[in-house]
Amino acid sequence: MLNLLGEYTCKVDAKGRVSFPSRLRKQLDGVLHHGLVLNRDIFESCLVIYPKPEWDKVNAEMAQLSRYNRKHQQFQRMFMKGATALELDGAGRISLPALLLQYAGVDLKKDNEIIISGLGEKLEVWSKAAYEARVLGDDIDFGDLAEEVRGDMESED
Amino acid sequence: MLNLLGEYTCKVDAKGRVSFPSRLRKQLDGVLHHGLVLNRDIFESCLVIYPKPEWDKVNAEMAQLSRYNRKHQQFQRMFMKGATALELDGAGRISLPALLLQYAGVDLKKDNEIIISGLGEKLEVWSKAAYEARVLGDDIDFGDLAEEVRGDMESED
DNA sequence: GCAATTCCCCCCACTTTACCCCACTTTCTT
DNA sequence: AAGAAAGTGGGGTAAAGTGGGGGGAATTGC
Repeated sequence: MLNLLGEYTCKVDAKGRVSFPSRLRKQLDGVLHHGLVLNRDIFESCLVIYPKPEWDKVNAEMAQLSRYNRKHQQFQRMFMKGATALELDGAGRISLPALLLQYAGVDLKKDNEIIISGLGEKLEVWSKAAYEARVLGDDIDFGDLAEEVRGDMESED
Repeated sequence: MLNLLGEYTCKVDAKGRVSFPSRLRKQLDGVLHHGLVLNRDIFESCLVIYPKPEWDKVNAEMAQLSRYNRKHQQFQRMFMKGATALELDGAGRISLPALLLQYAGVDLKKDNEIIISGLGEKLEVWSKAAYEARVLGDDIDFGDLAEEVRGDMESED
């Protein structure tokens, strides 16, 4: 099972290129040649990178939506818009489209540092400032959250 | 079943390296070659080390969360952020990432002593100062706590 | 249709980091 | 007490990261 781990601070150059951390390359050994897919996150101002096999699962879920249901179609459009195939260049870099960088709050003129965070089956891409504020500086009560989520998981079985 | 025991005082060198206590290495004989996973603790400013087999259980639970549920995603992010695979180098040392050391309140410029404490199936990593204040010098009434926890354990069965 | 411009990709060179190795110190064991 | 094993520190080297420049292809305008 895929288990992407680690928090990596990376620099985006003036062309929107980011060196893909070598540790992650190693963890993706065997699936990286299938490619990656970059997309906007649904809930947060960050980006998500799926290894292609994981994206295929997402795509399969999308295919179950009804063609004849307005909300389903809206959801599909919103979710899929901006999804981009990524490939590593000769120097092991990926190229992040300007619109997606903008969504993540990365301004190439100023701060150009981002965080890539491994979350098991996917990666999240944050601007450093947003990561520190929204992820590390979080003040959500984890106990409450854990109980709710645990309730969901048990009722699913 | 794993039963990691002991309290070890270790030094972090200028590069963030810590010699992994040989007593612990012996206790982990047989699982150590699978690797370790280091993560932030949820409730306290300390770090947690899981032997890989133990972490795999956690990862399997995370994989069941829904991509389309805000709370599930928050939960996953809060729990998995920063989790890092650890390996021993040739001298039997592990390397602790700067962001995680920072979370545990270890400043490499000043105090560089940490405590590694065995808690059965996992290890906790504390800065020495925090350990003395929060764990040893704790003013929680241990007797009361024990009774509460015992109540929880009995009602779960 | 031809020329010019823009964007993208690839290549090259410099900088930085991380990993490995070696040597010295300390502590435990016999 | 002596030897061995564990712990500690530093330095060198190879690989990864970073930035810039040039060339080719495609598209657009004249």
